[in-house]
Amino acid sequence: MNSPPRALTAVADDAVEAMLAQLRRNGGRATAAKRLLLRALLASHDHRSAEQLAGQVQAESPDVHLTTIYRNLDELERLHLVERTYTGHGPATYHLTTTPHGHLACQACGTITEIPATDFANLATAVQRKYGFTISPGYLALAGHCSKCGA
Amino acid sequence: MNSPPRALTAVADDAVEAMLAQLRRNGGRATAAKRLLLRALLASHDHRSAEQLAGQVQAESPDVHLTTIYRNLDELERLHLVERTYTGHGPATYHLTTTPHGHLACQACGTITEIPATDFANLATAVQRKYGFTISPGYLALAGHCSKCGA
DNA sequence: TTCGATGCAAATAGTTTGCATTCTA
DNA sequence: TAGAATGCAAACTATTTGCATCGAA
Repeated sequence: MNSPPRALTAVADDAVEAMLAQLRRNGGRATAAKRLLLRALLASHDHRSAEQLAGQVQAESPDVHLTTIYRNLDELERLHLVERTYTGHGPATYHLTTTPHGHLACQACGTITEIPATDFANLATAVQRKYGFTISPGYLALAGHCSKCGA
Repeated sequence: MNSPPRALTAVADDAVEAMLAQLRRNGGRATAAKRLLLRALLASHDHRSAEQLAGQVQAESPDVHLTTIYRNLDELERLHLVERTYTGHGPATYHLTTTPHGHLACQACGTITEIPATDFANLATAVQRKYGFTISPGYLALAGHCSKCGA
């Protein structure tokens, strides 16, 4: 039932290669820049801006341009491998698509808290029924103030 | 119980003057630019970008600069007379604070639909209880796709 | 007559685009 | 070896800031 134990890095590499394969299936090409970007995304368990991701990628390969990061993030978003979240202030943030969830974006300190889709499932169905509007789970961002920053 | 009938423009002027009075009470000054901006906001029943509002104001008084519009919108927002909504793509949009409500922002056609606070009251209390996070009603924007644009 | 508000210019942040070159499939 | 991807520069959009001047209270 269990797969044999393997090094975490190998598991991560598999995930990267699987995403690159999906990319190729859709007419894209697997490049060094994309491999590094996916690795950076996989290593980040929070939300990163394009610039932060560029920094991570450039630590390995300094000549990958920010433009390339943007273009690749766009492509990954089109394939639903990556989600973009607009926080209101500051740059958009990106992260790998995992389970459907929403975001609480604190307007004071900028922290983004993920909340599970179940928290807003009722709202999603209500809005769908009343307005015919389909909420994009990955895009859902609620702005306000976190517990530290108060109302 | 009813006030005597009055011209709509007079009612609108009263509303503008009332807001200017609130502005003065808070150390601000009532200027021609602010009066025109408030009139433009009052005349717009949808959400307008700073540039659109500048256009409306400039139709009356061409030398009001976009910078002034931004500065005045900031001031009005601080006084909670105006709400700013970030739609994800394109500029922020502004509108007069009325009753608490949220926004459905269609990512395809850009339409913004207002929804009453009651629609997300449950979510707001749940998120408050679980995460200590206070949703700003005026900021709440749900991204997704409207009925016309499909999922 | 003081201090906030304005106009203008310039700077800024974030993102996109054009184009020649490079590299993957 | 064709077409996608990249690097670089430049454009672009939305917004903010500095500063001298103007105007409301």
